[in-house]
Amino acid sequence: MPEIQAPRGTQDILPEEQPWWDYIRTTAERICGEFRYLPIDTPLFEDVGLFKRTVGDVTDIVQKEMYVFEDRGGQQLALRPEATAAVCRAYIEHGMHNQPQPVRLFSIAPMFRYDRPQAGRQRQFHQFNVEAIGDESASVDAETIEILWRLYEELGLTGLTLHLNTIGDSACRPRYLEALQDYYRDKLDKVCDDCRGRVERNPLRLLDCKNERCQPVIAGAPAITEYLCDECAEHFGQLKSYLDALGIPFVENRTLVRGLDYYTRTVYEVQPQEEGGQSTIGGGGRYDGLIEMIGGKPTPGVGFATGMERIILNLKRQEVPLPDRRTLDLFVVAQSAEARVAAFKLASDVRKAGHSAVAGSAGRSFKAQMRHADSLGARYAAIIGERELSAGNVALKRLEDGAQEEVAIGDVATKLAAP
RNA sequence: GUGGGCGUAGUGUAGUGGUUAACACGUCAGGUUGUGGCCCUGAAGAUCGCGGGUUCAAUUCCCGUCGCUCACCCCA
Repeated sequence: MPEIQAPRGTQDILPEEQPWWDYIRTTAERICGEFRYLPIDTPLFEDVGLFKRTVGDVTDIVQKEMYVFEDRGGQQLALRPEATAAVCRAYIEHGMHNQPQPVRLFSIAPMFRYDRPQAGRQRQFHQFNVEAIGDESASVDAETIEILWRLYEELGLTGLTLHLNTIGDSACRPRYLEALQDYYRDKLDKVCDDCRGRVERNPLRLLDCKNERCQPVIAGAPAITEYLCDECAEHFGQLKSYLDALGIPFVENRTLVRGLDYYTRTVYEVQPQEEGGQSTIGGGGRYDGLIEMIGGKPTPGVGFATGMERIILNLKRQEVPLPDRRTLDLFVVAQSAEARVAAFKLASDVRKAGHSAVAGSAGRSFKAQMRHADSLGARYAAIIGERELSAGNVALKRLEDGAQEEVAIGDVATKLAAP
């Protein structure tokens, strides 16, 4: 082990891993293009208040997972733990309410949370993030869910379940939370320590407690659906019919809540079949109050985030084949010292013609260069020796079957283009 | 933040309280005259994660620490 290594919970994404990233990125960008979502990048760090106000002061993300630091000017900053708040900040800051609504945005970017790393969870991780800001209709909720669903589908992931729920809004949720608290107050002896604290602090989270002993209590708890105001109930109903129309299957899950405070109405998560704690690969929902929390005019929004590393984990688990691999068209072998310059120049010319080419390293033997060509997986080897050099030719060898022919040095690029 | 498993060359592994820590893959070099894959030979490459302790002696035993990993938790 070297003395200095990558910080805990971070990783180098090596060349052999890159095709996975490339695959997801290009697929996501293509789909976003179809839906006319435009790319946006925001800073890696923000004023710490942005996240405290939106994500929520009592959430784990803010309380114990945020990378907070003070810069030399005394400003309290935080490495962003999630994307939505920052995108909304940018929406306000750049007056995007003057654009046609909703403003449709996406990004693929690293996030930071100080957490114990394990499978599918690291301290620096990457999210594909989609936001539609400025439209409260349920069709926009459905549209973002469709993007997420299309992504998984086109990547080739199977066996996914979309869990859907609504958590009401500021009109109806308080009434529900009261009912929930009342229900729990005389059952404090039957629930776990965490839940005892949650009753007063964050009652919604009572519903998704995983503790075994809390399950019977959760099962008997009042359902939000009984308390929704007409608008929220209608919104939820509309969303479901949009999803039905799109043929996107979902499971209503009334215990689904999310760990960020800014959500209103729609919340959802996507789970793969494989069991395990870190199973959620994507999730999102509506956040109609968020922009107001950070000083903007009341503006609705919806969006989701999906974890790049978790997608890759599942692609590998499901043995989804990657499209094509990176190839090398030509390896140029210089048989003699005199041929090196010509070989080097040939590689350069071939590249300018749009092919990939590598010139054999000077000082290596002929045989070593041939071996190198083979191990790099080159399609062709161009051999330049005394004879070829004086004739202005190369010996062009197709490595797959060994077929070889003399080709004028200027014709190599066109030969490579031919099948 | 809590608990379990692990930590030996670039990678995957073996091994032992006591001389030069083993094997495979990979890398590099060779296998004579201008040709890769297979095969053969050779070389380089490990302060046995780090620190402390026990011991005449520790890579091997103990403790701590860091890291990896799995679960809890949290979430993407």
